[in-house]
Amino acid sequence: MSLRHALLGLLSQGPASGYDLLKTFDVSLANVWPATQSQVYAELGRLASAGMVEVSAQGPRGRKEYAVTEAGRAELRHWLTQTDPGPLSRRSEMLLRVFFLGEVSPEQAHDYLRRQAELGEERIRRLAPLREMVSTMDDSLSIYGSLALEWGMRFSALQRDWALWAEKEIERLPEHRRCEQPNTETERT
Amino acid sequence: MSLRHALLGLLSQGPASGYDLLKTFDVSLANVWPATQSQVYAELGRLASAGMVEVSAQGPRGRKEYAVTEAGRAELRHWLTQTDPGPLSRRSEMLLRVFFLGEVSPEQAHDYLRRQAELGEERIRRLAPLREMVSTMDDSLSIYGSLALEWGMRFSALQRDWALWAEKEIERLPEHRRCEQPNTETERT
DNA sequence: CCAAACATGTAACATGTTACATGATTGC
DNA sequence: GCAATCATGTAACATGTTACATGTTTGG
Repeated sequence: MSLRHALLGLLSQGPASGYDLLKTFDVSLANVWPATQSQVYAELGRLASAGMVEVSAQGPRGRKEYAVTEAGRAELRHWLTQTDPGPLSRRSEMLLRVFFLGEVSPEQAHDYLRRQAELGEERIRRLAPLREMVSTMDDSLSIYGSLALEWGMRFSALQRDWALWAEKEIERLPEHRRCEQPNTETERT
Repeated sequence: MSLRHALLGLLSQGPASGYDLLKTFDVSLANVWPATQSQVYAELGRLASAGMVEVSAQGPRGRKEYAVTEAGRAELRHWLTQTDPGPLSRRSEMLLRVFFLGEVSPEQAHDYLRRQAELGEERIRRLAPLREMVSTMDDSLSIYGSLALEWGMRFSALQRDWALWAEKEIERLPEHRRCEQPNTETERT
């Protein structure tokens, strides 16, 4: 139930509407905890019912600005200090595929890993410019957000380096068994 | 819908029952694509309806052994070569918390990062012995599985190193603003 | 004989995604 | 006036988790 805490966290930086929060999700939290519009509005409603946020102002177009309550702040702090995040949210489609790379030709396996290396590299290039951007801001979110950004950079480098290593690794595989069907990815439904 | 492909992948190593597959999930795939019993049996049913697997033998206790069909193999290969995994499954509770570390005291933030470093270290120690184990086996799953294992080792090291770096980073934060409430994590509902 | 392991399945619930539906205000 | 943006909400569906429910075989 961490969307709840994401919302409490954002609101603890100051009051905002669902619409505002949504934009923050798209910008700051997109790579860490994405959320859809439906989710945000629904959860805001639940948080209000639970007394963790309250409507602090109303604007045009039915705009409702929410502010976190003391109960909400307490919940946020509790979540933050009650350390141990439910174990890293594992489940990697990328790695799952690796397990079954023996089902395709060595060339295809090679291509797959090469592609993963490229994706890592691309991600690095995509994140790099953000570094400069956040360094010019100084709200609490950006400061700590830049730690998350650094994580993303390191993670992307890991992906790239690991994929390049793995590529070489399968090359020197004690003769490639399993060459029954050299290539059978042609037409499909 | 990758559970489907995980099952096809496992069955392509040889026929197995839901019960067998479940054990494989607990052992090999646990860190990459966990699945529950309910999920496995349900998906096997769907795969059978779709003609991607078929019951190849029946055993005692109602045991049904499934084998992948040619259609299933085609689907698996398609999935493997149709590269680009739906972007890395992001969503990290660990990083989400980092964003809001400004809400707790510097000491608590420090403790949090230190704990993350420890968890990384622990994970390294937990994975290390597996390395030896897989090197003695030689089925396709283990060979490629060891690539995934290496990824896990590198990932854990990343977590540890990053957390240690981040810990130092917040230490030298241009004076800690936000010291309204030094510590308010006491009793709770 | 009885416990452990084998073996399968269903139901209730939580979470997340996509698409639909609606309307008000602002700026040009 | 009209398009873009602001703004909120609901419904249908997919996926995943937990708990319940049941029965068989093997080995000691």
